[in-house]
Amino acid sequence: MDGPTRIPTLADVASAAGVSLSTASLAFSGNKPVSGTTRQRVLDAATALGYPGPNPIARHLRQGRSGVVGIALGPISTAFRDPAALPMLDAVSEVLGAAGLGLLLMGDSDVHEQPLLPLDGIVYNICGRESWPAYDDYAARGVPIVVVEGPDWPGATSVDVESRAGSAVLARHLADLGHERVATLTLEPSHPQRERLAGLREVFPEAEVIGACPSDTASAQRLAADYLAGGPGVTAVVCQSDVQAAAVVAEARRLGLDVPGDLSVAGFDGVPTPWLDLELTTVVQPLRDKGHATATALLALVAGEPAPDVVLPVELRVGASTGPARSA
Amino acid sequence: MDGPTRIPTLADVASAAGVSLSTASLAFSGNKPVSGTTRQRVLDAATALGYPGPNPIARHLRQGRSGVVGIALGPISTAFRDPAALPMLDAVSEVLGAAGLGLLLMGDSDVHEQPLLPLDGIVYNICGRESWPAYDDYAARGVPIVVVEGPDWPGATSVDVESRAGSAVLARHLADLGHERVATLTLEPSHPQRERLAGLREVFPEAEVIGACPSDTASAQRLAADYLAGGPGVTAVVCQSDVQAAAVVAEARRLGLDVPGDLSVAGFDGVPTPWLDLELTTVVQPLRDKGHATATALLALVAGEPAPDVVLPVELRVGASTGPARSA
DNA sequence: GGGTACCGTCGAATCGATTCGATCGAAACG
DNA sequence: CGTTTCGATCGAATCGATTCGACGGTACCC
Repeated sequence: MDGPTRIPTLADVASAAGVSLSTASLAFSGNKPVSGTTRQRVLDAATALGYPGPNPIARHLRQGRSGVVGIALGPISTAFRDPAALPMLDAVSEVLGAAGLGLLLMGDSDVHEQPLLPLDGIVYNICGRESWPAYDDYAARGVPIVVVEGPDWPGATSVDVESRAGSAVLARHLADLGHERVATLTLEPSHPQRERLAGLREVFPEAEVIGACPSDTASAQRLAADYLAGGPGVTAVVCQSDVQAAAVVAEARRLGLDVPGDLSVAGFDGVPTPWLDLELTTVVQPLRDKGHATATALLALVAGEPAPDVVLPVELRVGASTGPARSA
Repeated sequence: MDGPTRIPTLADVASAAGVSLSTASLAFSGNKPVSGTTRQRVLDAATALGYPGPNPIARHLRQGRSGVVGIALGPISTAFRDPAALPMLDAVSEVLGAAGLGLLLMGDSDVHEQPLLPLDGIVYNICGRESWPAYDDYAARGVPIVVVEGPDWPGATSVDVESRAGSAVLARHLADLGHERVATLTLEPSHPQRERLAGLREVFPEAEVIGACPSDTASAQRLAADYLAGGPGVTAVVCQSDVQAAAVVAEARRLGLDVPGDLSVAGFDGVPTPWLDLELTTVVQPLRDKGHATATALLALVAGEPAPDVVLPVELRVGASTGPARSA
């Protein structure tokens, strides 16, 4: 009878309750005192009409805030394969949630253009400005930005881990074990990736790059198979994620190599690899701290306060996957 | 000098360009013809002022559409550990992207209340209405909803796979191999979970439930270790994801059991498990088709057209992880 | 009893765009 | 030359709320 059942607005509720629009608004927001009986009349009218609550879009237009922050994670298909992403996301979500802010995961739409979202702030994780076109749009609109392990960007707060230093410490560990020829399996090009490679090259300037692939078992295993099949010309392989390292260990064993007897393998991140019966030597980064620092910085920015850059320490964890270099 | 540098609005651009507000709007949207010289004057003025383009919030308020659809995935910390989620997400993102719609991943905030987002449509994946409070809010606001493998819900289009039938086919395969006592490792309670369990019980009414855990290696391995350590009272373990199945295989071997000689293990999903040197017997579900059907249904609903429910077939893939029951 | 606070309510302005309908001028037509 | 038509432009209404300032009434204090 009444067409496509228009959704009632606050104005409908107000007139049904016999109060003014402003009073009805106050009854919902509680921003100014409203008498108990009036509030009840408004709420009853709302229920009777099936009013779904204040329209968020309208509220945001007026208030200029949406209560939602986004986190850009790069391409959906790879962003979540890496177990290192999860503890950080958890921590971010915890801190923001406690502050009453919603968290939105933004997969990189890559090909298609994402419409601009009403966000109070954005975290760019790993994926830097170059791989995220909307960056400029949000920046121009004055949306506070935190860049995690990305290139410096004026106006944005950065959260970093000591990728380069950590990588160098790991390299030195290998050098101490007598390794001279090492190769590395890298992730796809990114800022922390370049830093880590630089750290490795501080100690092994000639380190060979086997190839780059996402942090998932299948890709790493394929690359490792090709490389190791010819008989490794190296005594150690440094990987840029633990998932890759685990894959390399598995592949080396399949080819009859003993780890670490014939080949030392190291990872990065410090995430559990329960399917491996060997503790990896790796560089442990404080994933939850990273998320915590990120969210805290963003909260400060959203509140209009300055947020200093953060650099988090990493720690070498020596496991059972690295050992003395096989003598020539 | 000019305070906190207010972001210019379309009105600023219009007056700078010497045209009316409406003309400036037309120059950006192209919804009605504007002379070339006028358009250029507007665009130049916009550039000069640093105008970041039409404010999306204001546009959405007027148009009633946001160009963004959300997909609810359940708790962040578990939703992405399952490799089965990714191909589906990919497919959804592809179809929606091609239609010019943005995709938003909504991690379940669980504890904290997520502010309502301006969405044109929502996909509830696995997580049903019960685990997603905002469901009712969006439904009340008339947002089109597609429920993937969730309980039926009036007004929402559902996309399902034949979980129950597939599970039953797998069970029959085991029965044919002579298995009589089987146990199952389930995922956390959910709609498809119950269906699959029902399918299994069609054939093995007494099947024992070892326990429920997320689809990640660590959790499954822990459960399997406890169960198998006492000497398995069963000849086959049916898992509800391939990741779990792979973990059970690994754990069984660690305990000296041969798979499938001593124990048959089956999975569900049909995703690659490259770190396992054994092809799993599993129920393959068409993950990409599922995503495709989901996105297509949502597009129809957003366009105001009806979208019929969809049920997708599954297929038993017999691998090398199941074999004849060890005779008593 | 008169003056001051304060509480509850209301009207109107506002956020930043889109869009309907009207207007104006120039081109096309009979 | 008068009329119609069409395209470009503009003014004003609109989307659905929040919020500022004003107003009237009651309670309280001296």
